[in-house]
Amino acid sequence: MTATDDHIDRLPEADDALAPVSSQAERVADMLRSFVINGSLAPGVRLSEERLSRKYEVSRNTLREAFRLLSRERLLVHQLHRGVFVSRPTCADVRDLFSVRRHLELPAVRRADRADTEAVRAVGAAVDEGEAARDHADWWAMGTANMRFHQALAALAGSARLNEFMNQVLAETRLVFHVMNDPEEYHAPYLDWNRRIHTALAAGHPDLAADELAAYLDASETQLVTAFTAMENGPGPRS
Amino acid sequence: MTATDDHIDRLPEADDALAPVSSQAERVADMLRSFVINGSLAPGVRLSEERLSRKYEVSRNTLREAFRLLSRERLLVHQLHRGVFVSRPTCADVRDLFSVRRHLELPAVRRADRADTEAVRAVGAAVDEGEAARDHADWWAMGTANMRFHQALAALAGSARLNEFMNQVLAETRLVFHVMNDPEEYHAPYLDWNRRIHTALAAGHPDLAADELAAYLDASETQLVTAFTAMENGPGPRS
DNA sequence: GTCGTGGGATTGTTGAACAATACTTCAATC
DNA sequence: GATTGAAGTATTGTTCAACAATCCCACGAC
Repeated sequence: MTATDDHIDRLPEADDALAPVSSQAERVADMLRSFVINGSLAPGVRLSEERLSRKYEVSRNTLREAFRLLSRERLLVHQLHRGVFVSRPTCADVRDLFSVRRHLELPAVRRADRADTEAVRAVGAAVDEGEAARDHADWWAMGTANMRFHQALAALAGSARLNEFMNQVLAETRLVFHVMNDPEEYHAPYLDWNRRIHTALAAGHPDLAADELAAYLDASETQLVTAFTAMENGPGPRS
Repeated sequence: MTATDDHIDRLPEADDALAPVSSQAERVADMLRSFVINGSLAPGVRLSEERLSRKYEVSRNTLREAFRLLSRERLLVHQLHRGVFVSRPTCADVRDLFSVRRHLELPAVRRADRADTEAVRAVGAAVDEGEAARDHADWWAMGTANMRFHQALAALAGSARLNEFMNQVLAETRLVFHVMNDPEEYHAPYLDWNRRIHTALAAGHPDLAADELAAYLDASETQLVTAFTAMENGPGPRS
């Protein structure tokens, strides 16, 4: 290497997202993931290898690779010799999910003073997005914005691995709504809470924001658990 | 169902571990995982589909399913059309891993008062195990005990998902030692720290234990990052 | 020394085949 | 009528062989 090549070293690293296109298995996994998250595939449904491979024109082997990926994300469950099913979270799962979220979100918010200013801006953007969706009565977009809001809170910690983990947890949380047939417009009131949290954050009061968030999580968990137990005892859709 | 069947309902639930045996792909994944963690497969090494499928007498398809599982755990990295390689963590990965561990371990310890007493006992058992291994100069067992210690700390939170995530993080951390050719006996002094943390925990001083743990993590991260940058500049093993 | 340009090796994906297991149906029995 | 048992059927688990797509490497031209 000569001195004239120095500018090469100063170039930014190759972005992983730019590098190679995804494989067929990953594309299928992405598609199925979106179907599970948006409810096109209801919890408990069995995914037939033969039918899906025919419908999406991929071989069974490729499809099974996609199944493995999604099983690791807990969106599908794999039962030996029985097939794969869309996860059907239990009440215990709901409690566990909120336990995880407390561990991921609260410390991230409480130490938000060290966070990147860009990360705080992302929180505000998610709040704006959610309110806009509410104004248009676009409940699905509102749920997406709420997910992005909490993703942005966890991202304040600035850890790639925590971000990815949080993504999985939120995807699973969304599954919970489907298993309860929970209309997403019920969650509109929580948007005001989001706004308060961001305001406290932007004003430089992370502890206040964290306290608000803790109350938010308590309330949300209580609501979900209550609805869940009512459904489990009542005539909910069983499989 | 008649009244005479009531005793059936009172039976304990079927244990998941008991239910179905694992598939071939999962067994292969378990084996490869242990090879990566114990260093039989060095970081950066490429895993040839053909050679491994012949050596372990599984088809390429089955082997690829195992690869997908381990890629999601970040123990292997999959490059399209190039194959799978044992992960080679970078210095940025080390920092991220410790960031994650602070989020998982510190809150768990700080709220240890709510933890199951059995979980606290597991922490003590891991400490004992580590000291026994040190006395026998069994460095590999010492490393394993240390992993189990931190796993037990995270388990104080009582969340299944956090436990699994922590497991992955610790497995990756162990990879870091291999990428640096770091002899595990270097970590013997940390055992005394573990003992202090457990003592504070058992005495009912979780905040003290957390402070000790925070110092531990800071020291450990500093040591690793220092060694890492030295290796990256020096004549370390590149690929 | 750099830049094309092959050939060879490896991965990506498919389709078919068979074994192993689970599910379903239906008759026999109490 | 409900339960048990034993068929057959359907689905998954796994392997194998084949081919296309891509990458790697060595060779030669400039």
